[in-house]
Amino acid sequence: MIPVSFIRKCAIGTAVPGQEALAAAPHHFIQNRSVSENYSVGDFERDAIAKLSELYQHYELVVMVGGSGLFVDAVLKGFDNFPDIDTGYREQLKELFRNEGIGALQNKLKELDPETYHRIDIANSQRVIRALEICIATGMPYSSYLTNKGSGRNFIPIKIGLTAPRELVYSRINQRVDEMMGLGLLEEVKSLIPYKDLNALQTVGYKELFLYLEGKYTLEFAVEEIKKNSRRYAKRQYTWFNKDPEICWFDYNSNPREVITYAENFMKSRLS
RNA sequence: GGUGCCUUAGCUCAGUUGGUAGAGCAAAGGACUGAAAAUCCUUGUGUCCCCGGUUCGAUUCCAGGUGGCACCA
Repeated sequence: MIPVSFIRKCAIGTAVPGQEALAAAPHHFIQNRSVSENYSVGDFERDAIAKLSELYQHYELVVMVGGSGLFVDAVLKGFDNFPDIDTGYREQLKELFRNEGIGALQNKLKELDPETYHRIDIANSQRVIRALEICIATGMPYSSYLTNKGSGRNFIPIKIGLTAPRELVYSRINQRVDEMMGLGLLEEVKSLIPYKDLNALQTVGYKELFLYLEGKYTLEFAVEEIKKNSRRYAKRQYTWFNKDPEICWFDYNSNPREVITYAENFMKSRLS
């Protein structure tokens, strides 16, 4: 059990929904994890599917909200099953990367799993390390786990995208960062200094303010960096979701009725 | 008012001994199977401030002007 006070330490930087939103409908997976946990997309997939099957016993319709494409795919499509890997393997590979550079990782992957070596972005150390940790820990090539079978979900997704003109999205982001600072993001980050090396805090809003607190950024520059990195994240979300032809897009100020009508018609067409 | 320096990409600036130009940042596009609010890849045409002059040719040299900065009155 994680102490509640510890979880609440990230309320501002993670943009936890406000009282009003939380009261309007039961929410799940809000502030349910500690920054000190190593929580992966795979863990989320398992937890989310378990929660969904629980909810579907009582409800016909469940709304999922979020902007991280990989997490969406994990729930809607499911990933292939990989064995759990001891974190030591990754640490060793990171060490190798730091000492000998990407080339050493690439050579290892070429030897252990040429198929993956030719398929993935070889300049991306995170991808190469992930593939390698599977190869080394299991003795089987990473590619051998990729069946792409899909997990046969027993629900039908209605994919709805909300968007706005790029300029407006960007100015809202800038505004939201200022609001977060006003709410005391800096104090929140200060309270997290003991945990600053944790994975969960190498993220927008935290990493920049840690650099300020270390004297490497001015406060003004750190805030500008948070805005810039948030904008870039939004840009990446566009890239991810734009390639999904199943998403029906609505402007941010559309009448909610339009969205509901779309969803109703979608369901009717699927059930008939 | 005088003198000097500056005026080049959205921003900060290089540069061309005269043959129309390139870095960083910003930005744009893309990738994505347990780090994903992460990580990685690709992308540089712009009246070279304006107007005359010299020249085969001027963003570059010369004269004048605009705007900015500094110093002197």
